[in-house]
Amino acid sequence: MSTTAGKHEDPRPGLSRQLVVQTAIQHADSAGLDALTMRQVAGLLQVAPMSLYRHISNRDDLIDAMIDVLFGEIALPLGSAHWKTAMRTRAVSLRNVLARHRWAIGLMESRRRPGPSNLRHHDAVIGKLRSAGFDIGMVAHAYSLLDAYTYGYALTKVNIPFETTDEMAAMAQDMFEPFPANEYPNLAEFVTDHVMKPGYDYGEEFEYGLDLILNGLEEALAGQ
Amino acid sequence: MSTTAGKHEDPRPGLSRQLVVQTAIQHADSAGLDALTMRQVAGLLQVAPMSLYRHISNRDDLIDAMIDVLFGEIALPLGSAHWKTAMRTRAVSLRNVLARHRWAIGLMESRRRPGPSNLRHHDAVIGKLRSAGFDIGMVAHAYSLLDAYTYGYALTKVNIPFETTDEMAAMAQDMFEPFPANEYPNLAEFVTDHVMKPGYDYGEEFEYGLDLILNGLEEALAGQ
DNA sequence: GGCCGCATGTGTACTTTGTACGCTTATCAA
DNA sequence: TTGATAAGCGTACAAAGTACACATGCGGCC
Repeated sequence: MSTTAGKHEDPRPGLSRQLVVQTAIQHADSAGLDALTMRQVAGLLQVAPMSLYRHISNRDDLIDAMIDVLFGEIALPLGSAHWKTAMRTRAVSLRNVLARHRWAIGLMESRRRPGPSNLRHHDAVIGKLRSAGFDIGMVAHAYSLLDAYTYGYALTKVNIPFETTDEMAAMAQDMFEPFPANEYPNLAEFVTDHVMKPGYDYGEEFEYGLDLILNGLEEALAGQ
Repeated sequence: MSTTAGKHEDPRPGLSRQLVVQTAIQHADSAGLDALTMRQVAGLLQVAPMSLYRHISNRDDLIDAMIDVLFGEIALPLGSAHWKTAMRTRAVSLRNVLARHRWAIGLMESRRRPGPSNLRHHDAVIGKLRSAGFDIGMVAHAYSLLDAYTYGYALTKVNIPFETTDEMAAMAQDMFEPFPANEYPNLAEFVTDHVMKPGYDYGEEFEYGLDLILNGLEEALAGQ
């Protein structure tokens, strides 16, 4: 009774595809996609690098699996909710997923082998819009707009990891430093008066644009 | 008079930072960012890999330089044009730049050392909005919305490089093949009835969303 | 002319990465 | 007991970034 203890949960049940994928996601979350090397994941699992290949076929297959897990994390309100509520909830949830897993932003919509969660997700969103009265062309418009905005928001708000205003100011200093003073007055004003002001809220900025888009779509739907 | 010919243009004037950067951009355009290796760029220039390092300090520095060239490619109508026209032109131009240089989509807004074209560009856009009457908060909303949408559009439209409908159908087949038939009916309908229909236009889809956003901003500006 | 210094290109070599291949070991059915 | 199967591993190699020291040719100065 050394390695295989009884029927109770084994403290280290050995590798599995799921365990590898979960560990890889956690590692990418905290260290980024570049740090997601086979050796590092193996190290976290206290296993030799080549052992991973019993459960995934290669690094790309691993990433495919990671992405499909993320699609499963997106909230999909499918009940009787109004389409606007449903799309708003989905977009906010997607933004949160992308904020938690920044490494995934460029990968979610470019997989050549979409997994089941991926396809199920898109199927559900399209179904919701169709049943709310969107014709096929309007579904395309709406989905394109909402996804572009949401992914793009996550992409462009590289979310500066600064705690204090001082750190931020130092960073801004560094950026402008190689150039003549007042070479970029509008940008300087914007940075000083807006970005660096406390109270700037990531979520509010996202939802401002989201609501503008949803309202526009609602009008378009009425005149469809 | 073998290597250094006369005053006329030398057929191979030797390396320069600009030449390295231009060659790298062309190579990334046609082969993608993964294929952008020092050895490949050196090969295109018929030069030893290490020679590149006389003109760039490392791969990241090279990418910084490449990105700044792209910022210079974005059209900036700064004259007396209405802000809506100016923003529309800029967004379309940015989309075109990103379509030509897809490898750059995730890099444009995350450079730690923005170059002069980058800063000049942002300065000009902000200046245009400010002088059109946007207050600082509205500038943030507008810029965030327009950039998120434009970058996101480029990102999510991974622009399937298919010439024929047949190729497209084969691709769709491959995607659905591992799953039970009719598992994703809404998605299947959407793909069949919309994406695969000829006449689907990349540009029109972008501009639909762009105009919806610009109209929303115009309303918001009026009630600012 | 003869010399020197600098800028530019290069060869070699080391590190980090993905992963092919074949060996070892543990488990379990017959 | 035996042999099959799955799981983990050690070794090794190719591709990539790049440090370092050397080569080479051009310019200016005496």
